[in-house]
Amino acid sequence: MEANHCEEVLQHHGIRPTAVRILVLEAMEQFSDTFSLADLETVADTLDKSSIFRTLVLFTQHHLLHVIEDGSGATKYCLCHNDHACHIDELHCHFHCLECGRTYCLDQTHIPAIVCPEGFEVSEINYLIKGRCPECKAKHTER
Amino acid sequence: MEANHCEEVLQHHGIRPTAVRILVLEAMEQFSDTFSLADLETVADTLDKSSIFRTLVLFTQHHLLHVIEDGSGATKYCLCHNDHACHIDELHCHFHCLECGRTYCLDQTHIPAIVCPEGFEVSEINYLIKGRCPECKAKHTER
DNA sequence: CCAAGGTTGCAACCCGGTTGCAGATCCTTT
DNA sequence: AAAGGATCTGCAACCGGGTTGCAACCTTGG
Repeated sequence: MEANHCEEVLQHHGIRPTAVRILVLEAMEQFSDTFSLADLETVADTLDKSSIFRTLVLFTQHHLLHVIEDGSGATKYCLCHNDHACHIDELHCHFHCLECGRTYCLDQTHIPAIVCPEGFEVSEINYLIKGRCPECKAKHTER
Repeated sequence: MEANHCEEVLQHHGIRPTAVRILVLEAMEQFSDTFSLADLETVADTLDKSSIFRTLVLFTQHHLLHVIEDGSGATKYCLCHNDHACHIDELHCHFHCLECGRTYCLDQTHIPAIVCPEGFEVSEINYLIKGRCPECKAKHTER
């Protein structure tokens, strides 16, 4: 939560803990699920978009972030909570609500493996479900 | 392949078969795997981008197309070969090559189901693998 | 043949993402 | 403590895929 902790996390991932990066990480930790570049811009509103962008790229390269393409037009990110490298078979699924646009981490799920055809070299897997989230569903049935 | 066949397909999906739509469908059928709006623009180069775009939207609404977000920046599409509605448990996985940028349909696979948490209403599932395709892999090992 | 509605091309726009560059900051060396 | 090089940051401009408003154009039904 506070700077000290963030500094540690960054160093632990081999990232030099500059002021900007600590601020960005703090901002990220305020989101329980996924967040977009725009989300971070509003939370960390003293920072420039390009700085946040470059920080996102850096964090992703250092496996501190997962990238999620939910088809909403804006790329979503979520903090990687597996301590070290993220093994493919430990990844979780994501749920994108077509109504409110939020994207949830289904932390309790694992992405089921498939048998990939001969010759394809797998380095990443995304499992994305689209539909309606519990909140939006409730909104429509309550009346 | 030829116009007649395309006309039938369109009508079968409840789409009025205009000249533009037949051309777009013909263009689509030249791709064995997935294609982007830009791909169609180059193949059907007499048509305007916006016309193709609107056709893509229409086809998607009428379940003639699947939409694939492969994180490449450009949305990919592929023709839906299931005759009628595409049941969730009949969808196939996709493979996006990070090197050449192509996205393959893994037709022989099914997306494995997961147990979605209580309250989430599923309407669509995407299973996307990223990595290196056989061709690109070969390119690097042959020498 | 005409009116009404659907379709198309053009041009302009939008927005998320990305980059070049110059100034600021950090780290190392002396 | 000061100098020098490398890294980092903010600004502004740009890019490209997607999207839309509008006028002209077809098609269809009367």
